[in-house]
Amino acid sequence: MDEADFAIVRRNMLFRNIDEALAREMVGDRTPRPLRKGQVLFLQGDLIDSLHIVVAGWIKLYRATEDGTDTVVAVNGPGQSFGEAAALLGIPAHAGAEAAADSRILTLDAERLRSRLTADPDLAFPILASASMHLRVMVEELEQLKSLPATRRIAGFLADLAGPVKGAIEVVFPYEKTLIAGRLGMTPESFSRGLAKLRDLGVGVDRERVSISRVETLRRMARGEE
Amino acid sequence: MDEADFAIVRRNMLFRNIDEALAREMVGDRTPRPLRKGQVLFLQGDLIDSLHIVVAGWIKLYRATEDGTDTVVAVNGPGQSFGEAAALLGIPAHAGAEAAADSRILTLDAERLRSRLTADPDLAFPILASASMHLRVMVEELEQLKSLPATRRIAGFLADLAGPVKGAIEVVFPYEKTLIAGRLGMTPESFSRGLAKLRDLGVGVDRERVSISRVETLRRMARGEE
DNA sequence: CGACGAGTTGACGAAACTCAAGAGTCGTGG
DNA sequence: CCACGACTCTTGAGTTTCGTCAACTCGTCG
Repeated sequence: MDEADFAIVRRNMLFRNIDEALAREMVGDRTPRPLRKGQVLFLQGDLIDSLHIVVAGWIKLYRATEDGTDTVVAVNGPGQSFGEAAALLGIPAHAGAEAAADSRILTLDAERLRSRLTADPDLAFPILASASMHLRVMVEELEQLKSLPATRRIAGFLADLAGPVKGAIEVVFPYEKTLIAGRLGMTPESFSRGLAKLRDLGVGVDRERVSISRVETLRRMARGEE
Repeated sequence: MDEADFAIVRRNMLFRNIDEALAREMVGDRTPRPLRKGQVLFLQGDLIDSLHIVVAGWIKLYRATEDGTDTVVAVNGPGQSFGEAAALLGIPAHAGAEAAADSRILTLDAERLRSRLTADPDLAFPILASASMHLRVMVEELEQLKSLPATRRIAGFLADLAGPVKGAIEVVFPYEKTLIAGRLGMTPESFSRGLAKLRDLGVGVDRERVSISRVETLRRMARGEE
């Protein structure tokens, strides 16, 4: 496997705080698998025997509601993993996974990791850390959905995209706006209108390119201080 | 510790699938601590050295937003645990914990559990299962918040309260309506009005007592099948 | 070229929040 | 023992936000 790819895998919670040698051994000779946009990795309810790490692209996790519509639960990018718990515990996946863009993902055999775990109990902590991080992300998402109006959630999304910089910056939407809207818990129309509202705060949108004049303005707005 | 209390602790994910002997040993001589309503267990950002299991009462987890308001993240009842990840990993608590009613909670020393874990790697699975369950609950909450209007979320809450029964049943709100409203992501006013709307579907509310004429009606409504 | 999908915009209606007032409970203290 | 205040909950009125439906633009790709 590519060194660049390995570096991305290493950013994952599971591989971040372990020895380089152990990390390489866990990956073994596995190599990232290419996925075309729209391709389904597994469905909600499937029993999956491997955990997945995104090396490139974006994988959306979604849940089907009874009335036919889907709800986006998460969108995972490079370095992020999913399906750990379902794979390691052998329980049905709680959400379906589908490529939201052309992607490359690495799959690790759960059985192998499980036996590794009994041999080296310290491995339990990275796994727990990974699960904990997933939980925290969800909690934050839930919190924002409950406490912030749509426009502020968009501001927060843009601020996250921009990263910890100050001042002006140009960012690119990582995936389709419709999907972003779903992830933020709103309709595409509302997302579009929300972006329009942010124009006054120095946000210019052209296609998937976004120019932000002052990131800290957005960040303050997302926090609810404004 | 009381046998009845122990039975409740055993319902927890951490203790459900392990030997009775091991469970008793993990609890050791710890005994549930009484908490009065309003008492704070720990604050968001605290480093906590023990994980908590509710034996009686209700503990709410909440996050403070910058503008002063709190957002309810979860409300844990008998048999439920929280703070595992923060305690075991030694990272700051992601939410604060406060008794929403007079309660009794059992606290287990994280350091002890950690050493237990390195000695017996199989213990990693119950811990992972616990974390996974928390995550799943959050995902479902997120899903409902995104996809269902307020009244349906209330219907779902009532259906959950009623359990897997059929027909008519009387239930009691486990904690204050204001808190329920927060947990469901709405204002107390909306919750009150939502309950009023459900009157037509055979839901009668008197104080904290609720009479439901047909549970399956509520359940169908909550699913989005209407 | 034409079909399709993504995105934007407008108009409208429904849902939910805010502000405000009032009823009922409970605990406290005179 | 009663009066008061604090608190929870409900209800009303008004406003905002958001979703729905629909039309239209603009790329992309056969």
